[in-house]
Amino acid sequence: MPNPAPRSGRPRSVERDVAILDATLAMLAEEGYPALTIEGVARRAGVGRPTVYRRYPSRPALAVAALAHRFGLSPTPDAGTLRDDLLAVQRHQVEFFNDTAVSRMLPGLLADLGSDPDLAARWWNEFVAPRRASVHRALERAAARGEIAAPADPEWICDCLTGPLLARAFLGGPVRLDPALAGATTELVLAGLRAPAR
Amino acid sequence: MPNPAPRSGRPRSVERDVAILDATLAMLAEEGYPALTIEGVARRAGVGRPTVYRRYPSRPALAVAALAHRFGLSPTPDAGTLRDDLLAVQRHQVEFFNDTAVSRMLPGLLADLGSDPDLAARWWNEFVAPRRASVHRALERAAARGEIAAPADPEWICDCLTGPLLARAFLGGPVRLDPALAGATTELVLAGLRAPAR
Amino acid sequence: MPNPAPRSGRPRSVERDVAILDATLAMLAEEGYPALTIEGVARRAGVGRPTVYRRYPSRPALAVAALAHRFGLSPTPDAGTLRDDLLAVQRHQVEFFNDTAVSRMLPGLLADLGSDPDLAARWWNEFVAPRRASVHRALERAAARGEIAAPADPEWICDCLTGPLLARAFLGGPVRLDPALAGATTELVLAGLRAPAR
Amino acid sequence: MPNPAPRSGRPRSVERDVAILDATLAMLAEEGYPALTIEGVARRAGVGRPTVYRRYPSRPALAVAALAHRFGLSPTPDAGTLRDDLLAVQRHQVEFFNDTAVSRMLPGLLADLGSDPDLAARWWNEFVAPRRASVHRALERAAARGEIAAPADPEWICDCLTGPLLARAFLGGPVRLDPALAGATTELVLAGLRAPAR
DNA sequence: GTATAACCGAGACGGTACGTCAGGTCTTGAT
DNA sequence: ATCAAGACCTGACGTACCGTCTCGGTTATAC
Repeated sequence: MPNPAPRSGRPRSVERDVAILDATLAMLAEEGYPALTIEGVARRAGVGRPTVYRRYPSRPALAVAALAHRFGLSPTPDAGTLRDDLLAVQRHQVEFFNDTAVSRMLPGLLADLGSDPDLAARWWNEFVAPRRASVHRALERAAARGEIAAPADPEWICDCLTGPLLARAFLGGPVRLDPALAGATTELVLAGLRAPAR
Repeated sequence: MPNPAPRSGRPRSVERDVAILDATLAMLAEEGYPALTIEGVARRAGVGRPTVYRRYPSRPALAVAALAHRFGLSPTPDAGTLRDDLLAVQRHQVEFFNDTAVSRMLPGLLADLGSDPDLAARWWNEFVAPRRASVHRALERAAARGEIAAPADPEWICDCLTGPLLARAFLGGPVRLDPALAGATTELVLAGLRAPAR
Repeated sequence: MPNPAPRSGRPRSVERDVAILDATLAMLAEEGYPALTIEGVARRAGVGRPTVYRRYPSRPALAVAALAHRFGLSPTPDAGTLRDDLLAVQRHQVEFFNDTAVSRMLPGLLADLGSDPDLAARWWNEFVAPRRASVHRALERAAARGEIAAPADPEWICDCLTGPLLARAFLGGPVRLDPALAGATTELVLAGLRAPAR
Repeated sequence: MPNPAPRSGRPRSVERDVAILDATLAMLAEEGYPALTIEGVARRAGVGRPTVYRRYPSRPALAVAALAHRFGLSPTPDAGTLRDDLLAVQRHQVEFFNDTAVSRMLPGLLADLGSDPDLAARWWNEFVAPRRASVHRALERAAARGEIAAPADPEWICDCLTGPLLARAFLGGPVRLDPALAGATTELVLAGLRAPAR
């Protein structure tokens, strides 16, 4: 990442880089993940097929890269209260799931990750985990302020924040998520955090 | 369903019916949804390809049928309290998501449903909705008993029950769900139901 | 060969059979062997690529079949004298080498046979040997008539009949063979047969 | 050839020159002409692909150069009689056709020459013709000595000397030529020269 | 001495063809 | 009317080379 490691030979064309990722996102939005083919992406990007394979070894790898290309990591500042911190995260998530390319790609991508553990690990470490980390930090700040007790399993909190959106977005047909769901999931988790574990 | 409408000519072989569905489930469990092909199912079931197509017009249709073949509707009796009603439902759900064939099929199936609205509707109406209906009934009974106020959006409750399991099961790699998640989700929803909507 | 062995399943289409071989010969005549591709043949025959591969496993196999399709075995009657027998054979050979498809295919085909011994054996046994056999028979008849002594190595005679035509046709650029070469080669071999072996 | 036309800039590396030709001959002997690729030659010679293309514009051009590199022109002294002159030539030819690289390259090379008239002309003028010229000279010497009448078409004699070897070497599978064929072809041609043209 | 020009390796580029696989449809003969 | 078998066209797969190009760097000759 820091040093581009100046390899020998002709360097890869940046124009092709973006053309490929843009074509991928466009095809995903228009046709959906199952109809996403390397062939089609190459054709649409005006690029030879090997030029795509040189960059990404498989369809899911290409999809993950396109996703990262579209949704860079945004910093999540301290909003002062846990509620506002979580609200910011959830608004972002609603927007994410409402993106056409995302909603048409996610299930298929997850399906393909099932047969490629390496890529699945990269997907989690480079895409999911960094986003969840900001929730972890918000929870730690809230515990430090005394708003809540430090949760035993922060990952579980993340599942509760993301899960209901996931269910709403994918279990039925194509549904746009109501922005109010950001608040609803936030309140759900806050209630869960305050309730005695029984 | 009720009347099989006795057509003329040679009737379809019931042995083939079950051979096809069994082969489908076996392949799903072993290879996953992306590797599920009509060709492969026919080969494994010892059946010609048209024999499969005569029954199911597409891969997702076949998968839905195999799922229904495996997970028939089980009645959900009144356990007396909302907590116990929901616990029963959630134990069932955890078991469902822990089934190998299910966990390897669901994301891919949902992806394919994205480009087949008719089948998506059938999937929801014939598979998802009946299961959610038992949650609806439990909520109505609890409201009648005065345990809770009648919830404005019962579907949202269902999303909160299923969502966290979904997130845990599919966002990362292949994970078996801890049976304790049945209780955790139940408590989460109960806490949410009792909290003021703010 | 004798019994078509009535296999099960849909039988191969005879129209495709001839379309493929005709397309092959046309491409050979127009573009030459190095430019002969399975892809191109399929396109030109209006046929899918697997339809070609189902019949012929490789380019040289296809070329051999096209050759056999074009040049069926013609019977060679007894002309009464060795000279006339050989003349008939050589006229046929000149015509063969003057066929555009043949002259553009032969060197490339022979090159490919170099890396496929099985096909090379079939080419010799099913195409070359039957044609040479008629020369063998003519020599035997001539020996029986007392025209010549029975030659020690009839294959060598065949090489001397074919070789000069081969050299003329292929060592230089594209050359049409003068019909007079049929007589010239015949006289050469007759002279050789009568000369003392020294 | 005479003046290398001293260009400016860095001169071509002679080591690469020979590495390329040696790699070409080695690959020809081991894999045959159809498997000869510029890529493979470059790899084997430890050289970049453009370094090959800078020298030879195509595969057949490279093959011709490799052939010339291997078989330089050898002077053919006057042996005193036509028979001995031709015997020397034919021994050389048998050796030539028995060279592994040659026998695996010739048909494929001839096939490629069919679609490159310029190279075909150079092949004939720079490789074939000089070798045939020594036969022409031998015939002229024999005519001057009164051994034979001056032949009307010396090229035809050459075809009769080379053709039978060609047929033996290439029409069937991979065959080593018997050294006795040098004598056999010589006697054949001598018999032909003495026979009345009828 | 230094500029210039051609060389060199590595490797990306758009292509084309490879040989394979599965899709979904059809045709056959038999049950 | 169903069945197994298998041919059919289609289209995508992932790979190998093609012949060209762009790099950064080297090496001789020519100024």
